[in-house]
Amino acid sequence: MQKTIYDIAKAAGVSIATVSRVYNKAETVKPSTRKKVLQVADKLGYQPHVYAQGLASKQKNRIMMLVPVMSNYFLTEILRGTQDCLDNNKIELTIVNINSDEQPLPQVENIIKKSWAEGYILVSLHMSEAELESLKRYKTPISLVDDKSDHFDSVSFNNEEGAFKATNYLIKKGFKRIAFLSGKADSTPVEQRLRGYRKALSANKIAFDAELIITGDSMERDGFTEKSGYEAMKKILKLKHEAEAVFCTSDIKAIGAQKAMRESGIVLPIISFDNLSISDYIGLSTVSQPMYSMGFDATKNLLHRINHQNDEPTHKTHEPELVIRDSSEPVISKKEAI
Amino acid sequence: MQKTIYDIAKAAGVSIATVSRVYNKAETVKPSTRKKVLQVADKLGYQPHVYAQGLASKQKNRIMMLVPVMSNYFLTEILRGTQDCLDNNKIELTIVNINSDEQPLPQVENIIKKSWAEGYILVSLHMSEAELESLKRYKTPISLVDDKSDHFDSVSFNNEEGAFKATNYLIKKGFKRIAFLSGKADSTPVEQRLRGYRKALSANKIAFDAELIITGDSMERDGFTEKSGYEAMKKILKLKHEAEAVFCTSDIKAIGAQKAMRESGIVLPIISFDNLSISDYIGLSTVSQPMYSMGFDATKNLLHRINHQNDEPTHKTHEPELVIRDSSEPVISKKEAI
DNA sequence: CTGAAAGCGCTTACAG
DNA sequence: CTGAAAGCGCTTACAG
Repeated sequence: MQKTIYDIAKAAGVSIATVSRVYNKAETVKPSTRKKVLQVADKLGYQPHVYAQGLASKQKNRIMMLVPVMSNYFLTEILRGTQDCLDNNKIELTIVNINSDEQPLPQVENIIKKSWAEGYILVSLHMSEAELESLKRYKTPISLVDDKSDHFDSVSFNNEEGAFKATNYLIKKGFKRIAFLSGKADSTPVEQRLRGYRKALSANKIAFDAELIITGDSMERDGFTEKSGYEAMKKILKLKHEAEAVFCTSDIKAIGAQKAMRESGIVLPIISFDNLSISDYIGLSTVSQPMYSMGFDATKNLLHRINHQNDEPTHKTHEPELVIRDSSEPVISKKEAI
Repeated sequence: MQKTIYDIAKAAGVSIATVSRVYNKAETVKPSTRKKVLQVADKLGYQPHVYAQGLASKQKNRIMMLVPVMSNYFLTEILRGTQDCLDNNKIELTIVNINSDEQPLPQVENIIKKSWAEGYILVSLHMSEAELESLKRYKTPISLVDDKSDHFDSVSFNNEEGAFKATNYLIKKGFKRIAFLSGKADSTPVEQRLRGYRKALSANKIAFDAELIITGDSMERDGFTEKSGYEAMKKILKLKHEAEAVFCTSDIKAIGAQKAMRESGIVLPIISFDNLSISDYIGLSTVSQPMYSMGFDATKNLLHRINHQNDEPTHKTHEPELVIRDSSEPVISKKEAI
């Protein structure tokens, strides 16, 4: 049913080798026969079979992005960076979803072992160093985004510094009891952000109070959901020793938290993390991650790695920028604004 | 470097045919030799090479989802449905991004011609009937979501009815001058929603006023962005003959519109379209689309189609549900709430 | 500039 | 239950 290279060769009156060359090293075939072949191919709706090509050439001209797609707000931006980087290169991109309810390692291994692609971009997978090291045995190019490891090229974000800046900002505003609206406690970004939060407290000689570290009950997507933020905020509002402000580990959670605040009529200053495109529109103060650049850089890394397997891994850390909007400013000004 | 079936066969002391059988028809090989093979394979980190498998068997056990990933809020839900439907089946899923700045047809054709998968799910691609018909020549299973066509199985949404319900609700509340916050005018969903809006007007004997049909200037993603909603709302607020309420073609746009309203201090009742998960948290009244079910059904269709190429195409239309929250309720109650 | 032929890593009748 | 062999649709030295 599908046309093969034989059909085209026959119809064009050439050998299959020539047809193949038209697609691979066009310059080595006489313009007139190339034209003829292309014409026939177009008429018959022919396109080389990727599986056969990949098998015969051992080249795939394809990279794969492994990503917990549920983190889609993030993904969109990363993806834009990746695609812009891939532009002009004749490399194609395929996305595979990593189920975040299961261990990432076996899923990643299954994909890599099948030799789908020339290389793999792992987005926000946060595996342990030991797990990542175990991937080295496949000797396949791997590039990490939003994650850091000694074993592979990585493009990460300074979560600790971001949390520090946000917390420090609130402290400088005069707040001392700052709640830390957390996610799944052992998630890498949450750990790093907690560290930054604590650093800001110490830097300002404020005692750490474990009661202020609060998590929602929903743990879907590591607790990075509106629902989880809502639940956590409800708890924060019930604290006996009241919190004065909130540092929240993600914009999406902050949206949930804001609903809880509205319901209770108590609006605490809040700064969150990510700077999704909606955040600007709902006036959320937040720590901005340059997701586009991270996607771009990680892709550049991978392309380089594919051609230079033995270079030392490179590591780039993007620095946070604090974006102040309404949500972190004292309630007074909010009321006045109305 | 990568282990092949020959390595495993040799190490396990069997033929390559036996190794192959272990992976394909496990029940036909003696348990003890199967165990042996699996053991060796695991030790050597072997996994059949997908390209070779696909080529030899002409089966791919793989479907592909072609989607403008920029529509990511939508995608996440669709994807959940797809994955739940695929569960247990040993069919894998790959996602490919369709660049929404270019024509979808050539992109889709390129992918299909390469025979990547057993079948394809086309999400929100909105091609013309003629374009879709041209895809039939590839004789490959195709299933549409959020789109409708006579030529393929489709799972669509009753956009017209959704817009009708929303508009009618506002009219029943007593509003007569209702702005239609539009997207790219020739986008299929926009056209359908406009039709529903107009139907609601006629049903209530309200004259249609073209001045109330307003679009933002940003046309990225067919105008389905916060920015475009913001711009459009600014225009609505400047109308000489003022609008009393707004029907908005998407939640994301409504978020932009709400910012514009806050800035101007005029808050008009607004109902939008989609019911994203955030919408609940920001109190957006909206028309709910059952994206999960749509993803599930479209996948079921595709799996069926793969095994029954010649059945008549089936079409299912999901009906809208109006979800009323704060944003559509009179401004008074909003002020009281503070 | 072009063709004949070996090979990529599998699957699958066929034969036993 | 297992093996030898042909074939899937390509690419790529090699030879001319």
